[in-house]
Amino acid sequence: MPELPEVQTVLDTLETRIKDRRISDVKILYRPIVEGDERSFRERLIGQHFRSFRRRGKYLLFEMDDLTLVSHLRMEGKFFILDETVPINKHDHVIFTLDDGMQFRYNDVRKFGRMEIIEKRADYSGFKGLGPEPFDRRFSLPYCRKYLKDRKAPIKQVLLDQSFVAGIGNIYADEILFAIGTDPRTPACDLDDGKLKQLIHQTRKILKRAIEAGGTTIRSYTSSLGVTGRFQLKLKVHSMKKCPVCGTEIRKTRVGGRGTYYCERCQRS
DNA sequence: AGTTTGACCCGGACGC
DNA sequence: TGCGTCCGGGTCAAAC
Repeated sequence: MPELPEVQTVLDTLETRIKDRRISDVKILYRPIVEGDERSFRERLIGQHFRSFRRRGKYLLFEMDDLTLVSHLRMEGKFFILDETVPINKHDHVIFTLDDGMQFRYNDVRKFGRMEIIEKRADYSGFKGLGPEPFDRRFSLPYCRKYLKDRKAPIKQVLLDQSFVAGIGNIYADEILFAIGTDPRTPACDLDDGKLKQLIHQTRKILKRAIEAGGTTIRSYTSSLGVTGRFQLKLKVHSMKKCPVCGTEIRKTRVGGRGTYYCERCQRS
């Protein structure tokens, strides 16, 4: 389940591996992964170089010479960079052959991921209706106060709302709420300024640490492993049995339809 | 018009 | 072994 830090790690890794490589061929093995016209996708990408690697929320943006290739990994999307002689895996869905004989392969067991070509643009601030990046100045106290005012939905659900802030998924949402000691079911409008300040601060801190932990993934990366950006950050609540602070058994419930872990002792409304 | 809910994309895991 | 059912998460459309 790649969230912002994993996506960033994947991009950083790919940058070291395929920057300035030219695409010599594209094969689509599972059609629905690619949005829009299949032939145009292929034809427009052949001859293009991977020039720069950007992220917006959980989207990967590959800046090519004349276009941008956008990819979303959804739950289990991964990239592999392998020699073209390595047999195709049954979950490989899109294969980009590069000018150095390597292949850049999109692999996705669940087939939930998507990719598409969009026109190049300098500014992605309004991209797909996404809210501010967590590290952006616009993700501020006045912004949160205004956005959450009158919002009765559980705070966890709002954290997962990509139009509020981009890049947070189920795991980090649980971790952030644990860090600020707030029950995930708390109505968003009930968080006071003090809590909102903590929310902003902890969101940045946790994501930053996760990206740093991802850096170790880059160093240990070998081509036989997928570029998954799997974070090595130690989780405190999500999928845990006991609270690392007070030892209370971690509860699992559903908030906004999502599996949610919390400590009833450390997290209050 | 803003907010909330549900369908959808799938195959792995699990139970009978 | 085989079949049916459930699960998971981000996105978008539909409903409220």
